[in-house]
Amino acid sequence: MQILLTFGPFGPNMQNMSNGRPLQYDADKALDAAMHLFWSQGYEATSMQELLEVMGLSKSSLYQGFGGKKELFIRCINRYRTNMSEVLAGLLVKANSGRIFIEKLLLNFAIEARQPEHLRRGCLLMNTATEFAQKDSQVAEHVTVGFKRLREALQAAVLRGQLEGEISPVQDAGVLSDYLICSIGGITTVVKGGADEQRVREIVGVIMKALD
Amino acid sequence: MQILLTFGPFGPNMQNMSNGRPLQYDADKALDAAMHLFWSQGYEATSMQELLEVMGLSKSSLYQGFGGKKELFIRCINRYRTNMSEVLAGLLVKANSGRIFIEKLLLNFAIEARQPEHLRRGCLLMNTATEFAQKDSQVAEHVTVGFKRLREALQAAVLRGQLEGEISPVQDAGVLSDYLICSIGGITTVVKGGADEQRVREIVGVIMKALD
DNA sequence: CGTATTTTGGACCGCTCGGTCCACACATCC
DNA sequence: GGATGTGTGGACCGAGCGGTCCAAAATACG
Repeated sequence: MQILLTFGPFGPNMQNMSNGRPLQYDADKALDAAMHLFWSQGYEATSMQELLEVMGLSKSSLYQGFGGKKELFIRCINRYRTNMSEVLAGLLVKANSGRIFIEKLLLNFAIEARQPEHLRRGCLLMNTATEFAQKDSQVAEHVTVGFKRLREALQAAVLRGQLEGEISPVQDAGVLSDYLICSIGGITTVVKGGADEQRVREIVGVIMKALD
Repeated sequence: MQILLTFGPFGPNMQNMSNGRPLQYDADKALDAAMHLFWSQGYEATSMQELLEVMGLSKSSLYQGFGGKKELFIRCINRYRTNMSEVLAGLLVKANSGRIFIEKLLLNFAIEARQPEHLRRGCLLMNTATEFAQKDSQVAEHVTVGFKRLREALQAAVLRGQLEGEISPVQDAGVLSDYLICSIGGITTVVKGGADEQRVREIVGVIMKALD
């Protein structure tokens, strides 16, 4: 059991071993719903009851299929991370330049700033880092992995921008990536703190200036 | 009661009206202890029990003196804000230049990055904004006030820096202040996320570059 | 059909949460 | 020393928390 917990996916139908009653829910959809709820509300503020409602399954199914609140949360983080990596990689390929990719990424949060409150939720990884990465080493690990992936994506963009001559080549790409991670965390904070779109756009303008 | 709650201090000995048993605790010290606990742990993750222990008073005293968890928390935020304003104003006066003041302020978090986990807690206002400013309009108001004060302090420093020729005069001081608030939020995030001192110093280096 | 295997609904659990209440302790004022 | 007013300790509260358990339901296989 503990081994399963650690090595997951101890999820439903581990490898669809035919026998038995079939799952009555779409595990992927359910996980997605949980992720969005955690994303909006944070870990502590989200109750199992709310999760059940939004995931559309019963308590025993949740425990059977996902193993408990924390395990579910970790799955959500990892799902978020995977999604993010894919999306970013795809966007970078299609982007006109590394610098524009970065700017667009940041400006996404400006758009978020005009959404209703529950959608102004920033980046799940950042939220988790501030809420309780330090309190739980297990969660912390997964957040760290997420940060690493994000950094890789950003670094790729920075390197490309440097080659393209739109980002200062004298600054270390790794350091700039860390700076951008920091910036994303900051924007997450100010958006949640109530900054409006215009303000976020201005901030992004200054952030980008540091790349010159 | 509600009026008292809103207009506080409905605290102990509202204006020390002589009669009755005297307070057995130092209200200021108690409030300080509560503030530090909230600061380290966040609102949701801090229980009344923990607060009682660290404040050194009994349940009824807490409710009598501070009115409940949320009211106590709001008091802590305001206390934090007031302290902060004073400290920043004092430091700015003594600083060699506006720019150096800003840099030192940011580097403070680098120093925090080598503290044990429970002391790597960033800025209470930022933490509160990310945790649940959106969920509670009452708290949100107080956070907003805090942000405003912080912005004022930063703007004063920026303006001074511009006069001194160490900060670009073409950039709007208000925008730069917002940028710095964002940066503080970001640093808070990465520190809580586990960044070490060196990394934070590098990030601060880039942040400062945007002021050129 | 019966049996094995899995999922599911919901009753149930102990615990901790924030919060209330009141008898008593401790002060001042006359 | 009352009378009066305030602070304090601790019992007590209902609610909601995350989590467990098991009988019933639903499939596959022989």
